[in-house]
Order: sequence, then structure tokens, then C-alpha cells
Amino acid sequence: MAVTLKDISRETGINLCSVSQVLNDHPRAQSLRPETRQLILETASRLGYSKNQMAAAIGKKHSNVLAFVHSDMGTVEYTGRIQNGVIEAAGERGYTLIVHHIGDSPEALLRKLTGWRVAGVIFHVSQLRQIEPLAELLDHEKIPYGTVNLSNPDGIGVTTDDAAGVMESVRYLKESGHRKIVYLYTGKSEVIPDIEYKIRRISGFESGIRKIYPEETPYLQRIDYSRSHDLKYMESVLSDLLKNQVDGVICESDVLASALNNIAFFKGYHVPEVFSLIGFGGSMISETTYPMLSSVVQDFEKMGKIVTDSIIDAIEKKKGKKIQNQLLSVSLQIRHSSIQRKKQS
Amino acid sequence: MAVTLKDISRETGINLCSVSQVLNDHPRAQSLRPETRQLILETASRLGYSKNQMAAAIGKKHSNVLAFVHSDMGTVEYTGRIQNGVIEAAGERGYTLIVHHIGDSPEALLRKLTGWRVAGVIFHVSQLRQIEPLAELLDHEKIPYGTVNLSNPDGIGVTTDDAAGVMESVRYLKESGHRKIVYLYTGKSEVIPDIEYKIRRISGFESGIRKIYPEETPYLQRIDYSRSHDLKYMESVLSDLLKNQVDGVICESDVLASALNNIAFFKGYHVPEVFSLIGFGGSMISETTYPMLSSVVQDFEKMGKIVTDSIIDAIEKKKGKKIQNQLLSVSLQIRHSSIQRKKQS
DNA sequence: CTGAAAGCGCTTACAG
DNA sequence: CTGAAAGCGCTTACAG
Repeated sequence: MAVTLKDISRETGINLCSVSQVLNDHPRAQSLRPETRQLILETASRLGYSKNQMAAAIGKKHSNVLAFVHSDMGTVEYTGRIQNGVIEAAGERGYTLIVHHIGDSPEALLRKLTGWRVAGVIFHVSQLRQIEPLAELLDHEKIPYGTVNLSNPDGIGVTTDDAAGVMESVRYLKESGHRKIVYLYTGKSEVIPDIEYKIRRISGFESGIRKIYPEETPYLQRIDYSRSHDLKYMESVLSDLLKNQVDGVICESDVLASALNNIAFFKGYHVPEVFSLIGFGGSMISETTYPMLSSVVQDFEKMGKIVTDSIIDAIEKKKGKKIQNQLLSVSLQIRHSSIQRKKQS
Repeated sequence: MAVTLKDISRETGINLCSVSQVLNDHPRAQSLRPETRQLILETASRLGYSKNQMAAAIGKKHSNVLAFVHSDMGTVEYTGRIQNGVIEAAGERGYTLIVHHIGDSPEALLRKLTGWRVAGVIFHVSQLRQIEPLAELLDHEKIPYGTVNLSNPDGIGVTTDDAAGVMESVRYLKESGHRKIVYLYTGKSEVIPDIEYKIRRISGFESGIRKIYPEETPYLQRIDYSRSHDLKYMESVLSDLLKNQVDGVICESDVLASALNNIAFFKGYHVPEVFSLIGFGGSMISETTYPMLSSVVQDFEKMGKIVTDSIIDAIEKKKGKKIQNQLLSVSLQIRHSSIQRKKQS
């Protein structure tokens, strides 16, 4: 059926293991005569040889497959972009990627992963505790793993520096003459959200205000996410903002910013005249609203690439690299939903 | 390291191949004493056995891996949703999924796929000719493949019935009192687009008009996509629409509908009062614009599931199933960007 | 009905 | 420096 090493060996009359070595660029292959190597390479390509990766994996007792495991969370746009980065990095270093949902029981998933003897796994979930049981099992099997857009204490993890992004937004608003700014986030109850990125963004806002508007106390407004399509509810949110003479709004996400933008429009107030609006993420939505949203853009592809590279380093035991959480900088992209305010005289 | 069949065999004192058979639920395992089977099952789970899929694949001479191959096209949202459907179907039937970009040369990609001895491949690309060279190679290797959101003549392919969706939109507009409707699509030049879904949607509009507005000739308007963020250009598109007294607009995509909605807002015209607007896709964007877009919604997950199931049927030679292109129905979801018009007296 | 054996396509440790 | 051999973890055809 498919052409094998044995076929090449028979065809060329060269020992099978020499063939293997040449095809794998093994150092020992250097000792063969150049023309022999040439012959092997040629007939391999002539015959359309492609190494059976599974046989190779079982022969060398470890595979080069990585797993990308994600939960159904947030935007599939972000998950997709992260995955694209992961694929790219994996491909560049000769690994293939299998993908799974984190739906199953940890044990079932672990079975699937170990069934393929995965060399490493990349997680995209919103809370560390979603992967905790699995992570323990992976540790036990000594399979390296990492998280993206979620930090992984003492492990491999890549996040964007969301706090800095929010702080930069605060600074930008200050510099463009805003006097009263608010941070909007979503959550189900009054209790502090336990999603990491929410916490990071909130704390970025709080320290931003303390630093840049030292005379103010941070003004945060929680939105009940389940009601963010509820007209009456959103109207009340809006009128609160107006009542408080807010002139700058930073939102936890582009979707939230878009919802606020819409309700304002609906009530006859136009962004950015009524207040400046800044979203978070740099998603497609930030470019399809009117006006286009200023937004803190995150490089999801890069996050994916970096965790993947770190995991592969760990697999290949590059000891030079220190395993630790990495923070990627974000950039505030100014579009049309925010403007310079006149200084009040 | 990892526990193997041999370990279980040693531990239980039972012949290795009996162990294999029991663990695989092979018919022959039925002939063993129940307590023997029980013992095997128990110690397997006690030892944390997970079958080495690669060894299994090379033993049985075919693998159960499927590949999802996509190009960087359109929204990553759609690609992601399709992939989710693919993963689900694959998982249910015991296949694992590897994913690749169709970036490389066809030969390089084929090498990667055959390297894993993939049993089948799912393509998500916008034009058949993007996969043509690869498809030929796959045919030659007798590896079944299918396309999603793109029909595959004489092969496995799943598309949504976009023509019907547009036609339904036309009918809906007629029934809600609209008199003059237009279809907006994007394209680079005057030449007919060669992207299948564009053609399907256009022809759906044309036949819809012929059937439902027999006195009218289909009014189509092409938008230069590269200029869809160009204010002046979009203004001219809008004023054309107004000049022609259009009261219903069907757009090729949600993104396009959103762009039109925005420019109208900018010029002081409000959808749906100025005209009804219908998008296509049912993407996240259709829910974040203001007003929320009526849209023809496509079930991307289902498309993914169906191709995957069909491919697996082909792999497993379920002959009952006929290989052919499948058409999924779509549904027009009415939201706030379209309204009932008063009958003119 | 059961068990011992050969084979899948590789890799690598081990003699010459 | 080279070659013949054993081994990886499975599956399955083949004798008893």
C-alpha cells in the first residue's frame, strides 16, 4: 500500500537502517558516501515515501503530537485565533496538533490524550479550576502543559497584560481631557468575579484611577450579563452613566461596549459625543459597530504561538528557557468611539 | 512507563491476545468466561491502562484520525463553529482530529496527512480549486474527503441552501409590504464572482424576484469590498439606494449589512425606518449591531457534523448511504432591522 | 473455543 | 564506520 522504508531499502539495495538514518538526517548518516545518501533521498521522493508517524512514534517511544484543549467559552473568534497561532508554532517545529473539547470527565480526556501519547497540551479555558483535575494527572504523567489567556502559577502560561491595557486607557482618557470615567464589567452577582481576566482588568482600572485621577475614587459598574439585551435594564445603566456625568467609559469587552453603544444610540445619544467608549479585545465586532470602537487589542495568535513554543521547549528540555508565566503587551487602538474633550475653562 | 497490554497480561496471567480482544470488545471475547473478562477490565482500569492508539493503528493497518484542513478565509467564527461540529462528530465515532492550514504546497500537506495515515479529510475552503491538486492525490490514495459550505460534485459536500434563504427573505419582504428590494454583494470587479456561495445567493435573489415580484427586474448592487470602510464610497452606495427608493435590502453577509447599517446611521437615516435590512449567516455580529440584524442563519456546527459523519460512513463503507452533496435548510431569523411596511393606498 | 506466533513500520542499542 | 537484530505496543491470521 503506502511505501515503506523496506521498499526503499529493497529498491536501492541499501540497508534499511541506513535508509532510516539518512531520511531522518541522523548524524550517523553523515558517514555514508554522498552518492549513497543522494540515491536514498531520490528514490524516497520518487516513490512518494512519507514516513509513518505512528510507527516512528512507537519506535522512538514518544510522539510529536500536541493537544489543544478548549472549553466552550467566550467568543469562538478568540479561540480560533489562538488555535491558529498554536498550529503555526506546532507546524514550524514539526509537531502535529489534535484538538479536543474539555467536555468529558478529566479521566476520559486524559485517556484520549495518553492514548495518543501526546507530548504536551495547550489549554484554553477561563478558569484554572476547570483543568485542575486533568492538570494533576498530566503532572503525574510528566506531560507538560500550558494555559493561554490565563496565567498558570509556576507553570507555562501566557496572558496579555490586561491591567496595563486598562491603565493605558485611563491615561489616554485623562490626556484627552476626560473628567469622569467609569469601568463596566459583567457578572452575575455582586460578588467579585473569579475569572482571572476580569480581575486583572478591574485592578488595572483601580490602580489606573488611583495613579492618574488621584482625587477620584474608582467608579465601577457591574452589568448583569443575562440582562444585557434587556432594553429597560440597559436604559437604566445608561441613565446612571448620564446622571453621573460620565464622559469616558472603559468596557471589559468589545461586546459590552457595543451593547452600550447601541442603547445610547437608541436613546438618541451618540458616541463619542455623549461619552468616549473603549472596548477590549480588538475583536471583529470592534470594527463593525458604528462608530468603530477604540479598543485594547490583544494578540491572540501570538499568545498561542508563545505557549506552544514554551511547551515544546519544555518537551525538548531546553533548560536555558525558564518556565514561567509570560505577559504580552497590549496596545490601545484608537478608532472613532473616543475623542478629545475640550478643556473646561 | 505507560501501562501496556503486556502488563495486564502479566498481572492477570491471561494471554495477551485475549486481553486485547476483551479490551476491544472483539466478538471473540464473548467466548471467554465472564469472570475472566471482568478481571481483565478491572485490572485495566486499576492500572490506568490506555491503549496506545498509534500502536493500534499500525497493528491494524489503518488509523482513526481525521484531518480538518482550512484556509484563512472569511470569519474565523464560522471556521471555528464548523470545527466544533467536526470534533463532536469525530469524537462520537471514535476518531481523533488533527488540524492543518492549507498553506503549504499540496505535496507537503499530503505528506503530512499520509504521514498520519489519515482516514479522511474535511476541507473548509471557499473554492474547489484551492483543494484540487490535493483532492487528486487523495483520490489516488483512496482517502475520502469532503467539503463544508462548498459543494463537491459527485463527492461528499455539505452546504446550506443559501438560495432558498435569500428567496425566503424576498418572500418575507414582499409579505411585509416592501415594494422595492435590492441585493447587495461584494466583489472586486464587475465580473461575476466565482465563489460558490456568492453565486448561490445571487441566483436565489434573482429567481426570488422573478417569482415573487414578477413585474420587477432583479436589482443587484455590487460593493467594492476593499472600499467598504471608505466613507465617501459607502455614502454613494447609500444615496443610490435612497434615490431608487429602495425599502428592503438583502445583504450577502452580516458584515456587509452591518456596514450599510452604520453608514445609514451616520447619514442620519435609521434602519429599519429608512429600509429593512437583512443579513446573512447569523453571526455574532448580527446580534451586536443596533438594531439587531434580521439574518438568514446557517447552522455551521451541523454542517461540520454532517460532512464528518458522511466521511466516516465512507471510510467504514456503509454502502447504504449514497455519497452526494447535501443541502441543509436555513432559517430566516427576524430581529429588529426589518419591519412591516404600511400598504400604500 | 484458546494460545503461541508473526507482522505492522519504524528506531536504536549492539556487535563486528 | 557499517550491518544484522531486537524492540516498541499493538492486531490478527493461523494452528491446536
